[in-house]
Amino acid sequence: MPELPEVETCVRGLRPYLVGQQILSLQVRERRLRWPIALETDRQVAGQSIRELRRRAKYLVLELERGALLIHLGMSGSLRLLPAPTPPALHDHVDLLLGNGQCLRLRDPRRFGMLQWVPAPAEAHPLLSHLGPEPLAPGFDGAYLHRRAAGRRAAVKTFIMDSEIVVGVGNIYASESLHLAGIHPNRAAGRIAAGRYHRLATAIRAVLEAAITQGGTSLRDFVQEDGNPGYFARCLRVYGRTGQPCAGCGEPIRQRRIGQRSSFYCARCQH
DNA sequence: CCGGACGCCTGTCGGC
DNA sequence: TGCCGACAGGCGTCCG
Repeated sequence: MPELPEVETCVRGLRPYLVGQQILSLQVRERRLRWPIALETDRQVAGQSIRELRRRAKYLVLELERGALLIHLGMSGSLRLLPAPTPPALHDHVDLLLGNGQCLRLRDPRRFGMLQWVPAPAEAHPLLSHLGPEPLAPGFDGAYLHRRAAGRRAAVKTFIMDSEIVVGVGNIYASESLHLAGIHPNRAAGRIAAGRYHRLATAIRAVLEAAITQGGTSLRDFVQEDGNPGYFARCLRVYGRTGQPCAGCGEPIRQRRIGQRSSFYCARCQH
């Protein structure tokens, strides 16, 4: 999936084209996503205008006149804006037909994504109500992480990927942030000093902001809404670079599984 | 409460 | 060339 920078890139790119548009109808070709798209969704959103498009964690939130349409891209989802008559390809599951003749198309080969209408406000939805802070918003800092980590024995990488702790830090950016902060991904979260959490919070923000600036990491299934890949992939320092020299010290990058996810790190730079 | 494992899907890649 | 297992950006749920 798209991680936070990819979703943010998507939101920023789509916003000028979506805000103010009326939704004429929803065409669902495959409703079996992470959760089935409810049969009444078309009836609920048809005729409503899009008031605003924003991001919360990795959810896209289309604020409508009544309620909101939540979209999550899962591991392999993408959104594109196309002329309405464009014939759908394999895995193009949902079309949102707009008043200006455009079509917002959701493609998701693995079907881990979701699309759901909720009565306002979106934050009341059970999937959003327990989410932790946004990493790029005020209030997310080293003191917060240090406090939440107290007594935790889980690996710090697993800890920062927990969306109740902080949202939007996926598998790529968790490895990247820990490398930048000089922290070993397998270190117990509760055994890291406050000063090092300050470095980690700063690193998380820096990595995410850099990725957003670059338009999101280019990976197999991600394209921006205009179809162009992002350019952050070339900036990755450890993710997917097993055996290649660490940019800081030259030591080969190591790979191991932490919490059932591949993790990349430098054993010399990260402790 | 916490942490670890599992499952949901399809596509791709490397090894034999 | 073909087959088969491992693995891929997420995350809710279950179990101990």
